[in-house]
Amino acid sequence: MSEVESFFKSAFSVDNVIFGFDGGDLKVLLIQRGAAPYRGKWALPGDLVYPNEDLDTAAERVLEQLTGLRDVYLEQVKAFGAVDRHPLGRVITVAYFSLIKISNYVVTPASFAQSAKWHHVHQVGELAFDHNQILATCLQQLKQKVRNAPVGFELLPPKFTLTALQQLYESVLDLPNGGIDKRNFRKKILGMGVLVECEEIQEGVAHRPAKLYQFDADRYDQFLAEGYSFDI
Amino acid sequence: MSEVESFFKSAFSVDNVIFGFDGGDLKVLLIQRGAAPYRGKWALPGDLVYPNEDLDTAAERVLEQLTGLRDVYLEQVKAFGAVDRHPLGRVITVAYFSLIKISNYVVTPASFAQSAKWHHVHQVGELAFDHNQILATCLQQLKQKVRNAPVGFELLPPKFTLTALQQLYESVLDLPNGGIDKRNFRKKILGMGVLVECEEIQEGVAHRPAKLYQFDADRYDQFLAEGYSFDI
DNA sequence: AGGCTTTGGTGTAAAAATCACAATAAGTAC
DNA sequence: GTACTTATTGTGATTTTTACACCAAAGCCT
Repeated sequence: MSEVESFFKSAFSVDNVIFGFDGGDLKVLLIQRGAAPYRGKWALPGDLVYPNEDLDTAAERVLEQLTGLRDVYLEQVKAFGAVDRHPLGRVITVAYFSLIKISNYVVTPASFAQSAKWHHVHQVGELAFDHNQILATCLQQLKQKVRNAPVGFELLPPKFTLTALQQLYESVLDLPNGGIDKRNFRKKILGMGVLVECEEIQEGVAHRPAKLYQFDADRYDQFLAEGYSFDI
Repeated sequence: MSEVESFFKSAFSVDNVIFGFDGGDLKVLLIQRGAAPYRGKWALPGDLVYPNEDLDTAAERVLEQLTGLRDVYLEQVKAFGAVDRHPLGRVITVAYFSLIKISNYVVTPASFAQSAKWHHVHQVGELAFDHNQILATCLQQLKQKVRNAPVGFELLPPKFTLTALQQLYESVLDLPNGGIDKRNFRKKILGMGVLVECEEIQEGVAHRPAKLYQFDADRYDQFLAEGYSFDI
């Protein structure tokens, strides 16, 4: 093989770390590989990038095929390009992470075929390829992100309680339950002005029902434009 | 061309945004392209990744060939993969930024052949490919980085004055001269404990000479280990 | 030598942000 | 209605951040 040919004997893929939150723990959506290499192993959903497809588009496609979701939060993290990361050839992969409302996730043909399943982010076992490393990097990035931008809302249903939001933050930041002071948390969050109170309140719980809040996208944009930082 | 073949009709490259600081302005090292496409245009130094070379290694190689420097600060930023970003084919590039002490930069055969030159980061004109976009992203990342980690030292000579350090921060953060309060800056920096005072003082200046400081790598590691944040 | 010019170096008080902390309210279950 | 569970709210202590002005030390000039 000539040198020029060998330069082109390579491919790129995208891998998607899909985070969800079920009220208790931070989860990641993994698939069980149906083909070699690593057949039977759990892995991050991903695919080769089509020749006429932008990287970002490929990541969106992988996400939609598996979850049926579009227009969700999706952000590139970085590229992973160790020579031997793929046993069958030279494949560089670009990792993305996305945040979805777990209740919106529906089983699509793709996810059915690949036995997709939510896993606790800290109980994933040994994954295919260098996917443990990719997951760790994305988790790190998510932790960083929630401190600098109010992205937490992306993981919750449209209407949620402040307690749910707090639990989400504690879960992402890997703090014990109650690790964030309740009063201070509420003060801070409400003080940002990106939440609006709904008319409705929580139903069907065996205790005092909580007010429901919604995320205000306009205020959020304004918030970002002014370059505020977001710290719990 | 079969579909499988076309998947492999692609290549990846690295592009390196090399930042330096000359005491006044933040600079970026650009090369003038000697070959098509974009012949004669200024561009970020970069190269295709060799078949048996890790991404990070390729970035180090590009940096060393151009500047003669090894073991300098180098960090991956992200991949750029728009379909049409390279006129001759599908090339995904991974952008890195590095911070070097501009005084250490020596003209190597590679930099001579490519007429490398330092440019003010805000006066680069129109670059080849999508390099304006890549530069903007890396600059953004650098701004972010200096607020969260004491990387500023990487751009200064081993012994430097606090005023020089402050000017560097003002330059990177795009603040007016004196945009950071001198007293508060010094308090904060010295309070971090990552600087040690040298015996020597500044020489050959027509005013009161300043004390020289050095960066203490051990304290820095400890600093990072404790997870402190760094904010000006 | 003495004064001019230039940059280096230092402290304090007000304001803001953060932190620690506990009692009452509103529902359901029995 | 009593017990149980979670929701909601405010205050004072502490820490961090900000704003701000003067004297010191060197070279230069006459």
